[in-house]
Amino acid sequence: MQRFYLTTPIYYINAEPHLGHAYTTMVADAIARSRRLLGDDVFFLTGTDEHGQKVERAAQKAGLDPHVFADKIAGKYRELFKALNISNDDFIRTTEPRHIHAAQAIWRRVRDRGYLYKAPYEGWYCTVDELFVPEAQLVDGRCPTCGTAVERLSEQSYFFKLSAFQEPLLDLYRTNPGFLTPEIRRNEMISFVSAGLRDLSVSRTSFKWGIPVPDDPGHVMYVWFDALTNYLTAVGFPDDETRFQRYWPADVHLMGKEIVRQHTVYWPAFLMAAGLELPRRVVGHGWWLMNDAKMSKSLGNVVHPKGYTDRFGVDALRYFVMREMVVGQDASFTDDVFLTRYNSDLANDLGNVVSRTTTMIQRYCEGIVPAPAAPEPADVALGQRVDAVIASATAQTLAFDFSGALRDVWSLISDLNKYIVTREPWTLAKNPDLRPKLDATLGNSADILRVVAALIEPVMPSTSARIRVMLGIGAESWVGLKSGSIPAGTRLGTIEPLFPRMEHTVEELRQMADNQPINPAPASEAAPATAPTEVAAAPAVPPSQWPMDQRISIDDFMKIDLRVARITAAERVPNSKKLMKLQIDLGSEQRTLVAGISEAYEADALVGRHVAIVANLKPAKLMGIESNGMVLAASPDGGKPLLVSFEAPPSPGTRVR
RNA sequence: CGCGGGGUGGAGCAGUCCGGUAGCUCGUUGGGCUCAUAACCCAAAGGUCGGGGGUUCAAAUCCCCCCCCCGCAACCA
Repeated sequence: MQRFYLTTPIYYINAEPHLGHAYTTMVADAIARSRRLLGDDVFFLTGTDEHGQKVERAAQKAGLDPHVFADKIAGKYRELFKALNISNDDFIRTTEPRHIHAAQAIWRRVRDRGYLYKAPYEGWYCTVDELFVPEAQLVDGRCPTCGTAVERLSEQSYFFKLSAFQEPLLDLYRTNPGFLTPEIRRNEMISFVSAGLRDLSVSRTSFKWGIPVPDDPGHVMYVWFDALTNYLTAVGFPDDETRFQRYWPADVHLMGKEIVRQHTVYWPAFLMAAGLELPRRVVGHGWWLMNDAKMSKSLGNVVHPKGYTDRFGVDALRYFVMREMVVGQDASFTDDVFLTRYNSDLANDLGNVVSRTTTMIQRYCEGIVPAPAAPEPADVALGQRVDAVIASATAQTLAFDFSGALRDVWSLISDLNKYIVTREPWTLAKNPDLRPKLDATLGNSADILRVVAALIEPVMPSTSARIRVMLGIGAESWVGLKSGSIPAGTRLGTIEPLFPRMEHTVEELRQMADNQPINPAPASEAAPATAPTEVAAAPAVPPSQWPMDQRISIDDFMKIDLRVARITAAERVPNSKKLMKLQIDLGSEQRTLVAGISEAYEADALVGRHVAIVANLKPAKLMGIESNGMVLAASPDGGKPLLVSFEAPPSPGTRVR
């Protein structure tokens, strides 16, 4: 029996779970289930990452003790995973004593082996991403990735000698190409590491919500040092030697591509420094794009899994994401594609073929499943086909190509439909002499359904079980799975539609998805403790939906000094894609101003034009040019800006209201 | 020369590593069947595989050049 240790990342509890978290976990679950079907000794770990300044602050704002806050959000993840039928063997939380103990143990180990040192650290720190942002990358004093204002931090910090591991890491990638997949991520990491590694600051004194650094109580561990260690904690590090020996190193760390670096640079380096074995494989999957845009709260296009599982069942969601996304690539989640897949693959193909087969067995065979048989060459060929699909679908599943595996299974379903139509059991049933052929046909059909149930089990465990109940058979492993071996003479269970057709229009669907709370939260559950920053920032909120209490007064509006300006000169900013440098006439004064309109307008065509500008905006430097004001333009999503203009040219400097 | 991804019938994609009949799903049109969830089956229409050049008996696939689209960042005050 082979052991198989599989992890998802532990999810950071600053936000409520969405499709991204759900996806990673569903894929991991399918992997875990497939290994169990082979008889492996599987340990499947997921959990939550609960330390860090951001959590500390969010808890504060919610008026909660960080522990209570953490319990709450961790509970939401647990709930979601339960709803998604996730078969994890453990759910770790970084605030648990076992983890604090393990993180401190590995800290000591790394320290005692000489890979930690103390030094002053000063820099710009982004509390959202939990990292220092190099000065050069700041965007107007804001974090380039998340846009939050950074803070100046200066403190004593422990540093991890990451720089010592540049060559060992490159060796690892080169000698063990399977360590990181897909290949594109591997190439990225090779170039990242080749560019040089700087030592990593791994402790903080600026906040308290973290694991105390051993023997230096003023410091808490930097979140990644703390978080990554969870993979060791869960398998018994450092005290349970036997268990640790059994499961470490991990066979697969699965995650989204955004945290591949932490898992393939920091993590192996930490482990090398501690003298521990490295994980065997890191897999970075792609992102779900929502209507072709990255999911984000400010765009308001976050997919909440619950809406879909409630309406269509867990397995419909599991099927959709596994079928639609090739692990490693990005994929698009759209309601009409979801609906099409549901109706065509699940209702019309799988659901319907189960329905027609069982109905005929009920009607023509008194509900007793006949033995499979091969009276004709076509039956033999079909059996061979089934065995071929078993071979390819299981192989693809084990290679994490769920999409390919499902494609294969569905082609088998299609073959079964063809087989049934060719044999016409309803015609055979009219002639008692053809009874053996009828029995063979329905027996073979039932046998294929049995195989389908087995092959889809990792992805659709409850559908698999429901098919088996209908066929009156039990679960079976993948070991020795082959065609023609359905037990004869079993009695059908209750026949029920697996996936009723959904005739909802896409619009209805979208509404359902938007109004996410299907089961309103009980009153006892206080307001969700999400970070409160997202509320106002959203230009994507439909204007009609601005809550009254967030609307501004006329006085607020009057603070903005809008003026008519005449463009007197325009030139593109060299080396810039979007920026146009404009000289404008405001009547009483001339100004220089920079606008991001080069993609839509030619410089020459702008001269002489009258535009509306914000005249009392603080100056800002763009590509080294000081801009004194902002030109108003419509900014369609993904489209080019359109300048606001006037019916007739007003005189420059006129107030706009 | 910023990094990356992509351009294949109406839509979405596979095939590209390792050249050899251009494939899948949805959609469209026509037909068949009546066991089944108006499902299923068959057939048809529809592609100069972004463009040009090269290598080769043979190029969607390999090499060179170019064009276009999409993310991200630099720069949308």
